[in-house]
Amino acid sequence: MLDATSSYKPMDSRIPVADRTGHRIVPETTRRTDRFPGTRYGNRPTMKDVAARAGVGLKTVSRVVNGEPGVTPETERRVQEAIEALGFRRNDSARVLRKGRTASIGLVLEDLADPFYGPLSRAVEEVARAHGALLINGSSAEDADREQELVLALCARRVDGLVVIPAGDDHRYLEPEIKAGVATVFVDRPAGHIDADVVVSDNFGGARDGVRHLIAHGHRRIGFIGDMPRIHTAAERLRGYRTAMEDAGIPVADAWMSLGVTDPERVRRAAREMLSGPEPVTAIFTGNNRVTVTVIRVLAEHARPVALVGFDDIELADLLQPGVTVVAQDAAALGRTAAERLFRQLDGTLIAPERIELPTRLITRGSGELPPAD
Amino acid sequence: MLDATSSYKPMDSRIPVADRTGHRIVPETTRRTDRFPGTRYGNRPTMKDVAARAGVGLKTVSRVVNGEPGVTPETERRVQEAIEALGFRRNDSARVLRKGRTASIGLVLEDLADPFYGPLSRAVEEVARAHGALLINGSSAEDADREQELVLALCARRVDGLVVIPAGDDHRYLEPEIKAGVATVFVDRPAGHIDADVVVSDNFGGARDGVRHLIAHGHRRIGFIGDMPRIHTAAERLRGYRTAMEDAGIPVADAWMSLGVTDPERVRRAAREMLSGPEPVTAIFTGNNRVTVTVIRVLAEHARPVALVGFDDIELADLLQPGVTVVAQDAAALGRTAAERLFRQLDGTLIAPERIELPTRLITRGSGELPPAD
DNA sequence: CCCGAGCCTGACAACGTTGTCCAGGCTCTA
DNA sequence: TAGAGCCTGGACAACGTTGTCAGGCTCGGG
Repeated sequence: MLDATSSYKPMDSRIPVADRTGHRIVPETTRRTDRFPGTRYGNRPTMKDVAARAGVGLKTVSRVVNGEPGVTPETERRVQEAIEALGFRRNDSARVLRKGRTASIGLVLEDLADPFYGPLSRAVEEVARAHGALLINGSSAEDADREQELVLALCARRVDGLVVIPAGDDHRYLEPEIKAGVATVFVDRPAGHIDADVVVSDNFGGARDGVRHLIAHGHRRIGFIGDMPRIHTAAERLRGYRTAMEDAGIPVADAWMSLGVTDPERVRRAAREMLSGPEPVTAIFTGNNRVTVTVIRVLAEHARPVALVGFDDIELADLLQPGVTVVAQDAAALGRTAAERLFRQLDGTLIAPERIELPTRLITRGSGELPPAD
Repeated sequence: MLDATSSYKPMDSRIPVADRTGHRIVPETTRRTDRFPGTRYGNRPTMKDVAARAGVGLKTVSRVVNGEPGVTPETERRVQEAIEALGFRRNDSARVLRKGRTASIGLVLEDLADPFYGPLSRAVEEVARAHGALLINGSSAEDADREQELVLALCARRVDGLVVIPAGDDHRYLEPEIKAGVATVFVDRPAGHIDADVVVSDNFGGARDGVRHLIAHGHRRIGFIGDMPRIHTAAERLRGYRTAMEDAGIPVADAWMSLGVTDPERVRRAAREMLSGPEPVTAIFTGNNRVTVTVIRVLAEHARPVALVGFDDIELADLLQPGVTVVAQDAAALGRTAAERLFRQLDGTLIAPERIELPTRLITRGSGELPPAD
């Protein structure tokens, strides 16, 4: 569970600052102890407070706040005035409780700091915004437990829907939530053991085309460095690699494939191993952006030129010498498609779960077109 | 205001899917119409439902759910069983209403897709997580109205605190919220017209040092391309530039300074202008990562070598020819510092607003050390 | 056998909002 | 002038949870 590690108690104690410290401290500005008049100290004014001040009924305030008809201009003015004076703002928690929908959706991804997920997240946010919803973000750090913890926390907040980039491979824990009506779409990787909407890139086809590209430029000894094989995208891309090699009738040596964490040290070692020995690879296909970046660094120090095609586009790839040829996937499109599907679920337009695959695009910039330097 | 543009009504109608379409559709899987037994159709089970099924009182369920003491193992077992069977999950909205704190904080930034904000956001999230809080994210798209709209929407959700990267320059609209107890920290840029905690980088000093670095390498005609001057960071960096030049006794020509949107086309034009004419600049200082990237592209096509120092680090900057010298700021540290300060406000440890300035770091990689090519 | 202490358990109110429904006052018409 | 109908405003319950408090049970000691 999420747990507090400090004295900040998320859902507790409304004791105001000055009381807690035991004595009233008067800082250079008094803002933090200065409360609105007529409000219980430390609490926000409610509609009841507004109604009392304006001399009207509770419901009349509600009507004004929500722009409902049936209020005289004069009454409305009085209410507005009271709202201003008290600094009232409607409590959406209470509203949610009454109405049933929260107008918020959750996005669980691996790491917001990863350049691949930024645009994806932004795209989801834009769609949410267009539908009047807010976005709650969570990073799973590629940890299945943390993913589950986050997802369930979001469900407890009663998000209307969830966009999940799975870290784990078993999502049966989501069944009760989905049954209970939480719209759910998986992105980038499929869900495990449950039937749900999925939006993915054509990882297999993209990788296959990237490797074919290298083969077409005369390479036969081609290395593959990818993420942990339990990650679906990694497995699919590896499958693409194998297929391309097989189709070309090239037997694949075990030493040419390296799967594991994308930690730079591991990748660096893997690349160096492939590039040394009696039969070094003449080209490398990298399984994602982080791997690509590390391999570029290794190749920069390497004596012979080595061809490279990477999965995922990377910024400035065109300015390197040589430019980095990549299989690009459209992160924003993934996010947008998923979010749109989510809202179609909420609309009631969608019935059966579906799997949507977005195409990838080979962008040639030079590194993939280097001939084998034997 | 946030507004729905589709038929998804955020806070309305609990009519389930099959009812809305008017007829019951039976898809290949029945998951979306399949509800839990004993639950009002389309609604989630509540503690009341659990209590009824377990044959206990409401409060007993509450106790079990919250791990409070005073429940017999046997009773607890029965309750747990009912929870499982019904797929109950506590409704945090109701809990929030009762308890007063939401255990969530809001982060309003410019654009989640910008590589500078990803790590910042992630850092805020990590701190929030350590304090048991969730993070709600919003992009202002550098639009003051949208910033305000987002901030107020977050306040209506009763977030416990706000981390804001300001787009606008007047934040008096936040005064009622701060008075009402919403913890608030501004990051990257100071707040306008209100007294609040701020965490910023040393934009002035960083830019000054970057330009000094160019001067030290013999440059005198140095250009500055930055963001719109109304943005605080842009203004500060410009001030750093001016100061460095002034300190060195170099008069600055108007033609050497270009401020405006970071749109590539604008930046490209600005760079080309500085580089042409009778007295072209021999070095350029760029005001942020987006500008730097565009200028690198321009310089790559340029005949003479031109020195470059950019504000903000960029990925792969070390692998370009020459490597890009930058004034790096630590986005994650900005986020972490701000978030920690936010929770200290919530703790009650903090009283007076403060301004915290984080140092920047000059990273030399080659582009800033090119001599002037006159 | 009775009584008090201590442990479980549940009834009830409250959090702040919105939907329902009704009352009272007004206008308009026959 | 009376009755119908409309408009405005407000009382009340409900949303799902938790804090308070009191009642009932068991058990041990007198």
